Amino acid sequence: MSAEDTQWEPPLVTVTVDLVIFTVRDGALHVLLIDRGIEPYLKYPALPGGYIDKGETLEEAALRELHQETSLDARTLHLEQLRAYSDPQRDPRGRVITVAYLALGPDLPLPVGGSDAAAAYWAPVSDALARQLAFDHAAILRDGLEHARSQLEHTTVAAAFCTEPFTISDLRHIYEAVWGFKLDPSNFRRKVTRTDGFLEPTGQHHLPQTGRPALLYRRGKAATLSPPLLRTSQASILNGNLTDQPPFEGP
Amino acid sequence: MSAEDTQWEPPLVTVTVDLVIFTVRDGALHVLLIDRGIEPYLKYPALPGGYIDKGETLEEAALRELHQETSLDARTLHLEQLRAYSDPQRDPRGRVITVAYLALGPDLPLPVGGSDAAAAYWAPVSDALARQLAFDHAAILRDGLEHARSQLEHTTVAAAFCTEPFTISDLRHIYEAVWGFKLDPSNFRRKVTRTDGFLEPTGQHHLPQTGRPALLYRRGKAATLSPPLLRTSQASILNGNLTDQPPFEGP
DNA sequence: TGAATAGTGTCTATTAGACAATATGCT
DNA sequence: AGCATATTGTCTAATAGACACTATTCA
Repeated sequence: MSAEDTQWEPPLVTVTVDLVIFTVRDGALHVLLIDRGIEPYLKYPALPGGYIDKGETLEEAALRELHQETSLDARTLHLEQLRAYSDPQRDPRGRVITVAYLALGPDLPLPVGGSDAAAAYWAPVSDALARQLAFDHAAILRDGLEHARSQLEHTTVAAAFCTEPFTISDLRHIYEAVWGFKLDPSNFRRKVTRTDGFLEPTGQHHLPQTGRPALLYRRGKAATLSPPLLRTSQASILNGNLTDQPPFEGP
Repeated sequence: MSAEDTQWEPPLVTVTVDLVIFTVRDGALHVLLIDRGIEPYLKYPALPGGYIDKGETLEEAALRELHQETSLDARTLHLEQLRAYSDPQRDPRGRVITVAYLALGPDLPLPVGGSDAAAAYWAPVSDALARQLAFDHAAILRDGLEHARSQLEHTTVAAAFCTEPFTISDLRHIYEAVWGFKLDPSNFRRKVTRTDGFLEPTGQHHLPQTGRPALLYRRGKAATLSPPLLRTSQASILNGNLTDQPPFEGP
């Protein structure tokens, strides 16, 4: 580099944060999208986000945007940095680097018409992936989805999707929604109950529409899952999700 | 946000990339450091890095810096983004956001006195962690180390530390240097040889100073390791690294 | 009672850890 | 031969997948 050249000044760039906010509703993974009210990409769906302010960290900016978009207390949400996106052409207005954040939360109240976002709404992730999103948000969404799926293998963040208290079935439905295939209830229960600190029993019961009452739990203190709870290729075969598998040849 | 306010302009920030460059030499993990030649943090050790140029991606900037610091063809190195650091106070000169990259490479030639870096040198990571580094580079180094350790569990990047062709012992020494404890040679061999695409046998042999000749391998095409090769707490107990373990009570 | 969901038990296959045993070069 | 390292094999413990079975509630 040439930081000491007499006349040289480092280039200045605009920095934004973009949020991939996931929740599970009606058994399906949803992502928060807004329809853009301004150019470029007018009326295209996009991830919520905004410029970073002076004097705040990227995480603070992400929390601020999160609060603005969801009107939710950000303390109840899980937030983590995904990565930075820096293609010089990613914004037609000029050089804008964005840092994407992943937020996971329980079934949230529908965001009220935000301050400036034209319209914010929950979209099923399968729909969002199929639509054309503004900027490079399709890639960011794909990365966020893959990161979330991977996080469920190695950490206890799945519980961040649940409203406390919750049942083991609730938790399993989270995994099924995020991973996109069904899990064996018995083996799933064994795994999560034997992982110290994943679940904290409340002693209370939940009465479902029909069937035996289920024990209710709260999130435990453990953050990681070791050994991990892996999505093996087997799981999708054995549970009927054959989308990525070669056809099965019967005997 | 208020992007549409008539007078409002988004704040501009300076963006840098910083590199955590690891290699294994003499059986120990080393990181590339420079001694700063300018204020602030004059004469403090720091991670190599520099400003991003107009029109280049962060990754291109990282590759450019990497080449400048190591004089090495960056194509032989593994490079991946770590995360962004954005504390407004992290640089006393003003608002500078940095994106850290992790680079892994085989035992590299000692970098020649770089263009402007006062002095670049390989430091054992244990030493580097104990020293006071410039800016928030100590935190970046810690994050980079933990990320590298975790990557070795789930991917085949360990082979990026090896000069081809290499033996299974060479590869095991990488794991031992990065993780900081010894592995069972027999079980390690079983794991890596049974992972399809990790190693590609060359048919050639390597003659060690003493002992039976070892088969030589090249990197295979597989990128991930599933199931992963986990560093369990057991491994450190059973191999004599008791730093984080409670004392063993004999019968 | 039967439907529906929660929860338990069990068998088997896979994998990892411990470690013995064998192989092959060198001095 | 004896040493050092590579490589193979074997036993055991832990874990996951498959799935049968029992438990509890309501209609």
